[in-house]
Amino acid sequence: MKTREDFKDFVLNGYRVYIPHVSIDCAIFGYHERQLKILLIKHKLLNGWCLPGGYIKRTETLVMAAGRNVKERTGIDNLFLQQFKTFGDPDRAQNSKFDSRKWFAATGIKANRDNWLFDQTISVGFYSITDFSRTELQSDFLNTEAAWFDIKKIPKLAFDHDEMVKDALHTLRIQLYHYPIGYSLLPNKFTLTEIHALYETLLGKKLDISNFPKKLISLGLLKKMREKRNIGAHRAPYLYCFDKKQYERALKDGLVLT
Amino acid sequence: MKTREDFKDFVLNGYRVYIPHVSIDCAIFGYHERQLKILLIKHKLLNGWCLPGGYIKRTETLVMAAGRNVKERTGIDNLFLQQFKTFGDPDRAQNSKFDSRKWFAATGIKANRDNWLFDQTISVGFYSITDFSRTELQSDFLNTEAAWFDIKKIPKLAFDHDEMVKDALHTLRIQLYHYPIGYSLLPNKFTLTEIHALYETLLGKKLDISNFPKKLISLGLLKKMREKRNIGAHRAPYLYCFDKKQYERALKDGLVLT
DNA sequence: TTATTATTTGGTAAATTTCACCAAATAAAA
DNA sequence: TTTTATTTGGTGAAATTTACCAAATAATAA
Repeated sequence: MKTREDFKDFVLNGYRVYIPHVSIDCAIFGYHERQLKILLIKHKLLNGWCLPGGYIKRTETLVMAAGRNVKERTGIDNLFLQQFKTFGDPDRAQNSKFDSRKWFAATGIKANRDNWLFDQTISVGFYSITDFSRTELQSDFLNTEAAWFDIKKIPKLAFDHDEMVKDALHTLRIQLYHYPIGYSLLPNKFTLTEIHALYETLLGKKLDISNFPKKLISLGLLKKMREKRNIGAHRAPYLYCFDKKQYERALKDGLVLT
Repeated sequence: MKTREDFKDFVLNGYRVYIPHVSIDCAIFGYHERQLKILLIKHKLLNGWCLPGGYIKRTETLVMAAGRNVKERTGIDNLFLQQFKTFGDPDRAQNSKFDSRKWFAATGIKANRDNWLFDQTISVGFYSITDFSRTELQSDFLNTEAAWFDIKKIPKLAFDHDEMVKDALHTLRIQLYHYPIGYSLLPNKFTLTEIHALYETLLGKKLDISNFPKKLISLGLLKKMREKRNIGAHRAPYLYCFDKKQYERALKDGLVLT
């Protein structure tokens, strides 16, 4: 959706290509150096910030639709998106009803009150996590902005997206105990201190500096390398990498972290 | 939906009351005396068996819609239904396309090919579990049958309902380790052997006869009573009941069973 | 060259939990 | 009274978790 013409066609004929009444929304968390953020966008058409999302093409799976929408709206590609919950309360949009005057002023496109875009919508929530320092945010025709917000400083969001973020983070944290994480969040070679910091930040709590890395090692997820990293006036820590075989087996079969 | 007139109105005008393109489906498991079953229904309009489900009223939450549909189609009321996954693959209905001739023969109602009921649908899956011996199955206007099937002898189901059942059972089994269960599945007073059998059946695996009940006791979920049950020519086992306070706290906060 | 300082990381012992299995208790029937 | 089947408390070994210590170490300051 690059031009106004594309958008006009979307408004008037989109219901043929997309499934009406259903959307997807994506809570995309970003990690880098002990910071946890979330990706928000700001429509021209809406007052506040919200999660990136959109409609599902009639030929797409749900997860494909989620990936495409994130890519179109923010430029981020190749995310591992996971479904966590579907939101359908009848009043879920009451915070952010479309204002037809504002809508016309912003788009210049005349849409009827019964246009498919204005009807009640049920939304399938996805979440993902990526290294925000490696992303380059773009805007599409409708976004005024896309930005990373610290997880502790999220503004009031449109629709029921506050609840979505809460549920997504809760799911992420539970998943952390059952599946490995880190491949796209850490450099190829990293220190035990770095992966320890990753888990502390994502879980939002302290983990024993000595015992926690030992757990990861005993699970067989990490391979110790002969190299060390230079960190200045301190003992140089060894570098580790993930054991790809073990990591993928754990992704498939699950693991138990306590 | 009790009469043909109701149904005709549903077909022709239902899109005003219900949200098109979205449905719910319910995997309802039934337990009784070491047996695990699932509730299936057979439409007049469909060849095979499928999960009970239906559409969402514009005024309902998703879980309300799930409860109402199960009640209407099977007579079962007051289920604790939990969302587990939403299904939206574009080919999810390809096993069971509506056959317009069959449709007309069965209903006597003429519906256009572009009727709201025949369009692509995304379905939100819910699951629940109940004591099947306490249920009395009914039929609505469209059901020819509703019946409990042993979990090991499920026929090939319509749409993508095979996958739904698999995912629902998987979710149920994971939840068993994180939340208490039994309130609506066991008598008010039950023996340790009975709750042990419940978990063995639901998980589909053996649990140590001596150690497993001790875990439940150490979690504080069970209260020992002074009464015993008479079980014939054997030592009479003590009766237990759930500690309501502890049980509800565990429902809210979760627990860890290993 | 040596001491200082901060950090990594192996080690250890205590505490706790898990696990396998035994045997006493017990209820009714033989 | 003996037999039989089942319940259930107990035990000790094994495994895991946890708290915490101290040696190793790298660069800088003295």
